[in-house]
Amino acid sequence: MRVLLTEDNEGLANSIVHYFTENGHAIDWVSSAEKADSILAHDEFDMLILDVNLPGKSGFELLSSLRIRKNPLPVLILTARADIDDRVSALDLGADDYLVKPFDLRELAARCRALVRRERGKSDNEIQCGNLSFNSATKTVKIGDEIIELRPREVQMLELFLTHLDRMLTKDDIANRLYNFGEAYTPNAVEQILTRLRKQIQGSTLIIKTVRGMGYLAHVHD
Amino acid sequence: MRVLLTEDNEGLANSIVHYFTENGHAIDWVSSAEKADSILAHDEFDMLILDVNLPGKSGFELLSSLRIRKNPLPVLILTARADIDDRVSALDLGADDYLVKPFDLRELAARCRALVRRERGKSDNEIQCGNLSFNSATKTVKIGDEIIELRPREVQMLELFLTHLDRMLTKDDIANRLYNFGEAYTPNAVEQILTRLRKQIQGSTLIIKTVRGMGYLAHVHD
DNA sequence: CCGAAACTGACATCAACCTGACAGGTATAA
DNA sequence: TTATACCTGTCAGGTTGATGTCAGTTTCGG
Repeated sequence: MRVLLTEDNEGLANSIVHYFTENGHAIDWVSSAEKADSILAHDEFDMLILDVNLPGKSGFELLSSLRIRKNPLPVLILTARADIDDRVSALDLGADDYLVKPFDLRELAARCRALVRRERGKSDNEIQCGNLSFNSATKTVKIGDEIIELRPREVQMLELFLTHLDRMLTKDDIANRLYNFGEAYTPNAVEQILTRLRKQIQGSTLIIKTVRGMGYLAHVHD
Repeated sequence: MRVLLTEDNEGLANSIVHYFTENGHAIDWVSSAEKADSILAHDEFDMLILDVNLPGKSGFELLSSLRIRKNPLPVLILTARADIDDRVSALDLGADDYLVKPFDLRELAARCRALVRRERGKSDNEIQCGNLSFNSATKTVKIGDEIIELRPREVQMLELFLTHLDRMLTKDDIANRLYNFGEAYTPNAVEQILTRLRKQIQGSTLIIKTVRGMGYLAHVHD
């Protein structure tokens, strides 16, 4: 699960980041709506945790501009005020959940998990692509009727390619999806995972082409 | 069976939670309709026990808003007043059952079981899976004709796997079923219960496979 | 034909997982 | 109450397997 946290209180942000990292989730932190906006423009996340009170543009403004642009990203709102108006307007604006400060980190994490799970369940989580099918709920991959066993890294990479068919992805794009923010990686690690993935899915109609000097491109070969 | 209890009387709530936990069910307790609403929006339960008289939004309001949203969750209404109007309106609003206070905890539990059973579309509480059968009322497990004695934790885990065959379950998914909200757990505790469960059901055709780095997957081996 | 980029087999590392032993807690019976 | 049995989480040690690194090779563009 990859999460973007938008929160200007540094102490709170740190504990959230720490807790999520501990629990094996990738979480990036920004302190303003403007920064969140620009990161969301070119990076992909599974969900957004958004504080309402932010210096400059408020959380509500960010949320509504996302929804105007038809961005379906699951959003969980954090609000310091317990008043109902905030909640109502948050849900009206298209938030998927809200939490009133102060809250229990475990509860935050549980709600995030639920949100992401629900989002995945919504899109009937079966991706067909030629003779290859991927079920994101069960994390199983089939070529024809045969089940292929993939390792976690390979699953992540395959999922990325399947959701970005016919689009060029640089090694950095891929690494951003695979590694937590700040986690070190070498280009070679990505290549290695790719080698392994290619070996596993050979025999399928999904081809991952190398675009030398640029990146990779997945497409269906008939 | 995972239950959400909405009840503002703390003493009563405690005894219900205690009784259900004792009997191997996961039960979470909230004290208001508002809290119930937000939890239901993002977590999955098998049923809801709902007090009518609540501070703030009443049980009826919660129930009717659930049904307006086409939420089919089985609901059992608790009412302090024995008057017929309440019962009638409860059923009109889409409650599946009601109970008049004071009541016997055993009766409450029995009705809950019946409700969940009905929802699952089964006329009995017997789940068959290869040569293994599980009776959710009596909590007895048989391999072939031989009765297997399981501990409460093992029963909970087995029930979860049986109702989620061929689906990947993460350790967190499992823990959420086994432990009430806020209760601490370590991954190792889950592993330990699994080890014990596996030992008990060896000889059956039910296999619980480890998917390293991801979770577990139960399926029937022929 | 050269150099950079990509590929890939081998290996080391480390985290995930398994499991036997133990201990604290709770129910049950005397 | 005391004694007993049992349940269940924690700890520690061992095993397995996923994954990044390295190094040698291949491929490709210019």
